[in-house]
Amino acid sequence: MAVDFLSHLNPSQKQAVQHFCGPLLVIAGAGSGKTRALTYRIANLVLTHRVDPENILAVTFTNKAAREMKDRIERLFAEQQALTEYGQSLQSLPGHVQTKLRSQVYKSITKDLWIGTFHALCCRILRFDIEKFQDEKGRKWTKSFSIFDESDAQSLVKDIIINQLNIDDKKFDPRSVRYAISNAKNKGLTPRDYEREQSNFKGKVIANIYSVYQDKLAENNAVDFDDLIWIPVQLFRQNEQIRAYWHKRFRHILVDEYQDTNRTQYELLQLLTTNGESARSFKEWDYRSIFVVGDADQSIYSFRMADFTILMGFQQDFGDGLPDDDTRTMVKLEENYRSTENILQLANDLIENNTERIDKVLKPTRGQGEPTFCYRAQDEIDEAEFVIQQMRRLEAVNSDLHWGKFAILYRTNAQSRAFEEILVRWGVPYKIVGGLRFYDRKEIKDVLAYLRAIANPSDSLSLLRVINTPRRGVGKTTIEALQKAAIELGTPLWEILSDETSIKTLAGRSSKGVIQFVEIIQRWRAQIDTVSASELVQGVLEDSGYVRDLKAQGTDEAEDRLQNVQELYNAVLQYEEENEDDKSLIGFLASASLASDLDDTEEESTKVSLMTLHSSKGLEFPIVFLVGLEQGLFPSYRSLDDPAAIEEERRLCYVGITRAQERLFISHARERRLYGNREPASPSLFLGELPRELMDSNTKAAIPKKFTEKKPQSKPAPVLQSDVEWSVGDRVMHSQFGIGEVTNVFGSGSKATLAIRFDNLTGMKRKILPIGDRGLTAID
DNA sequence: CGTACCATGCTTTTT
DNA sequence: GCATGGTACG
Repeated sequence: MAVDFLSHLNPSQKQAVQHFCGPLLVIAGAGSGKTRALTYRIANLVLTHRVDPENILAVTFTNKAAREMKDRIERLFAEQQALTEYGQSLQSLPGHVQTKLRSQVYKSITKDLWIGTFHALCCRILRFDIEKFQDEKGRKWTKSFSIFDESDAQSLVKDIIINQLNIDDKKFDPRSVRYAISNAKNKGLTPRDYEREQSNFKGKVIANIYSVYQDKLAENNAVDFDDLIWIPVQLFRQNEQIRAYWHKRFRHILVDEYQDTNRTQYELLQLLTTNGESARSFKEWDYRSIFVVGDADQSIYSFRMADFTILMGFQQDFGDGLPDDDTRTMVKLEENYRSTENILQLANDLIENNTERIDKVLKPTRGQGEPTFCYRAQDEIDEAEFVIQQMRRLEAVNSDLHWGKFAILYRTNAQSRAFEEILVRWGVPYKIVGGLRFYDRKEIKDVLAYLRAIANPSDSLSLLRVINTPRRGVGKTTIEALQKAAIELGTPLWEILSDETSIKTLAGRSSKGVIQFVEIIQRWRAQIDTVSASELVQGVLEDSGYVRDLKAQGTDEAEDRLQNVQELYNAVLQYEEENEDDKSLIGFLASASLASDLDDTEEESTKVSLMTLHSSKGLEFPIVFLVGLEQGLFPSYRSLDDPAAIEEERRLCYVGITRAQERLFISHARERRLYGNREPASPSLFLGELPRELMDSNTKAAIPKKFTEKKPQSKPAPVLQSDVEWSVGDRVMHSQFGIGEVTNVFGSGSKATLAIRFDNLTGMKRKILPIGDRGLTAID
């Protein structure tokens, strides 16, 4: 091998990367180079062991991680090619040669690797094989199936409870029923299995709702998120041939973040690895491997049915059962290359308080570093002020620090507000990572519903969403009549819609609108295989009048929506570019359903990052602020009386601490706004578990001066609003939304209203504000 | 049929 | 304190 992969690695990493056949559990502490171990091992399989890339399956936790892994593997191979073909490093070659090499590598290697999330990979499997599946009640799907998102699933459950079964939705809260169904699927229970497990009335009713829910999904030719994994598992259980095919196909399986897999995902892995034999007795390990990487201390998704005891049981299941020191099926990566020694000590001390774990410490490889500072704030506003003062101080002193190197991590999304307000006030650029997905915006869901209705004629939910969007005079009564007819005749809604005589009798005055709508869907459905996804999107946007309607509204909000719709079109184009082998509409719809908001956050940013602790997993920042360490907030009040839940919160805290490379700041407030009320708050349990000798705080005797002086000096002076005559083009400053420009003035005098475009807002960039809004000031 | 206003309940965390 | 969903009215 021309590139010496192994020279960059420590002995444990080397052992992991060189592993060829059989099971291996890699216990990878935070910052221990596990992504490197994974990518190098894949490269090593192909280069050294001549494994066909087609035979490799790698599971990641996010789409972003999948992209990055593919990218890193591609670079590794391109580097290798550069050395063998040109005798120099990739970097030193001219740009077009680099591109050429990378595209060669793509065609011959990376294209054939299956790398993605459980959901994306299973979705791909289903597109091959879902038509061979039939569930316990004979329910069936076709490969143009829709993927229902959480809100689709939620409203389906609600509809079943209220309309289908006439149950009191006070006694059966749709949300918790939906959660119960999801949990059943994640534990590998069919409606019948679930029914059998229930002893009381309530459980039996939920089992019935679960069964009807599956009926409805099948009727719509739709699956929910959990089904993407759950259906392949059922299919592999029942169909030996299909199972054998995929078993043979994926000779080498790699799984990242193994501690966050659930029972169903585990069963999938087991069926693929052993072809259904019990893992412990599986003997055919020649040219076959299961390589899982994880860290029980970073398991933070049990609310999603993730079960880290699966990781702890790996050695029992697949392994040789020998003690840790002798085993050949476990490797521990304990050297930490990310954080200073002080930070690691904090993390180690904290996690020691957990009882359920695999023994492991993070070993420092860097310097001691500075002590962590813990700030006790008066309230959440004071806390935010502390954070920004520290950031400004550090940024001013260190020339190599820019805003992109800071992160603020919190337990709940609602905590972001105080920080946003103050960041805006100081003009510090920031971005919120996670939060509202692009594909969850109303206008985007509308357009996707058109596309889903076209791709999947059974998808009544999508049809109903857009049958009167934009307004075609099809109202509630008409829709109810149509639905009723569909139920009585036992046919999909589309059958009724596409029958013109039925429509004329059923819809009366509204029939014109319905017929018009049906025509659009039919026209584009006829072209689904001949026209590209982007052409189809453009055509639908035009024919449906969706764009025309938004333009006609002429409001600022409508204009923002228009921009988002345009962006969706760009997303389709981008999809087509990135997926040359599958440019279909169905392919795009699947990728849209599986996209998360974390996926398109650029790594090299110059903005402060704000996110939940969950979103921060896998990331690192030179300077981290871990905020809101209060009982009831972090740990969450819902976990206070459950020791296992407290341990999970502690792991979450551990994840937060280990994101920091150079400096860590921790804060908590004495009181905090909750639902609009001020509530007193006490310090988090976790604060007491951190070693005091490695920390400074403002509650100790000596309070550094910089922490006592508050109120920014350069805060803009307030201006009396009634004195200002506003006109279009004026620049304004708002305490909450930041800097903006007036785009419209409605009315006059003291009652006037302004439309203002703010640069800092995400999504709806415009706000309509009364002229007397207290936060509003003029600039220049 | 569409809009405007009012009440409710809500905050864990997300592929 | 806010977003969502339901009801009443035009």
